[in-house]
Amino acid sequence: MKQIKIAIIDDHDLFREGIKLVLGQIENFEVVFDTSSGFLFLDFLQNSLPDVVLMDINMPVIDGVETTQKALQLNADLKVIALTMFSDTTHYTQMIDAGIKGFILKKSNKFELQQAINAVYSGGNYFSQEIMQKLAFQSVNFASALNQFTHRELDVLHLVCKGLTTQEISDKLFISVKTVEVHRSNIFHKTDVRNICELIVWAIKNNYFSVE
Amino acid sequence: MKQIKIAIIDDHDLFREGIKLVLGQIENFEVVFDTSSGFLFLDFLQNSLPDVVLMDINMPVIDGVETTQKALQLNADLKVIALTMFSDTTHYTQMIDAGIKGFILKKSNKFELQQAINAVYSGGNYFSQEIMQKLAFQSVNFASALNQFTHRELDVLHLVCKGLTTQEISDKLFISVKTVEVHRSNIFHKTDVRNICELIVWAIKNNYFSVE
DNA sequence: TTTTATCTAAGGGTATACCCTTAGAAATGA
DNA sequence: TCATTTCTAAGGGTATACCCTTAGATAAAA
Repeated sequence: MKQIKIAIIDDHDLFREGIKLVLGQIENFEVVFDTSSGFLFLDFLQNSLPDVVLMDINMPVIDGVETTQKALQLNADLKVIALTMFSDTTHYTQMIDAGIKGFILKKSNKFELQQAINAVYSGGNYFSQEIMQKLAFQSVNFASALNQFTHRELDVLHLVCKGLTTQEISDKLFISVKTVEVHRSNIFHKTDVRNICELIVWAIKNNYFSVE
Repeated sequence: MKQIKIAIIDDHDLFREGIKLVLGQIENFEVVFDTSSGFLFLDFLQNSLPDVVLMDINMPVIDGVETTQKALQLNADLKVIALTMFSDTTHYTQMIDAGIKGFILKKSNKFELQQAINAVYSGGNYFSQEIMQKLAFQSVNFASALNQFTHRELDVLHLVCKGLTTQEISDKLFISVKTVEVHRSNIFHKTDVRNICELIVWAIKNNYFSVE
């Protein structure tokens, strides 16, 4: 039976060491590379080709999305499984766009991980139950609003969330205060919120804005 | 050399399995119990006494803070090290109040974990560098605000963040609109924000409010 | 006992948010 | 060519946010 060569990219040393040992226990799995840095992984790809890549999404300097995009530019056949700690919905679509083959939560167990690696290695996909549910749930009140915002509304929405007043937004976008009010009012109707406070919470919930 | 008996409480199965293997590699360390549930750990404590406890903070149902509090009620000598994945500042003070002996990030490495366990087992403390820095850094613009909120201000802050208007907050707390205004104004001065929008963002950033 | 902190509430003011309508200009698409 | 969408902007209104000050009641700490 052929060994499946696995690379792990995760900036959490303990988790990486742990998962390495977990995977080492499974026969025909072999961790050939592990690193905390997206850059070092891209270097590694210059000379090597792992069968499956486990990629943390939330990393400093160069995150999982960017690392995956660059890695797939180097080798389009690369099979990447995204790992995420909490149910971070922000990057789901980005990672899927980037071309990952699977998506599992770090709180999943050894067997799910094994299943995911085997599925992806065989040319399939693996998306964990929790994530599919979350995506499905989101699409109800999320996708309906998505694409409904005009460009200008998105501009205004973003500035509103940053705490700018109508006057400040008007100055920044070089449009009248009245125009800003119109955009804001249209956003209210589309999102079904009553005031800016609710809008900010809505925007954060629906990943139109991040406090980080 | 006496074996150090370690218990691990973490709802992330993969991480727990991994850390178990990591600790198993270190001589005189022995993982005697591991679970994803705070309740099951409290049950375990009825009949057993581990030397050191590794406790995840962010857990569903019963979190690390509550589990630690209840565990220390059962046995005040218990040595608990808190584990946190990201730099979650919310529960630092709560955990320290609860009586933990150490605090390390999950992204720290095997050696730091080993050091922490040995330090705590020998009756000392261990707080990782990153956390001390974070606490020190925060104390400039955060700890000054922390504990400066009065009970009523916290009530108002929470309702403001939920999008309630001054009138609605007044109705909910059975106080005058003018009183709510006073509290809100005091919060503004303490947090150095100009309006509710900035306050909401501030509250989320500083973990006084969560959109989840 | 005196001081301090907290909660309460008011008067009286300005600024901004929020809501309605109408409407022209420009671009897009049938 | 005509209809639709988007961006722009205004008039004119009410409601709410926001900012001062002052001040009584209460409870805890010095």
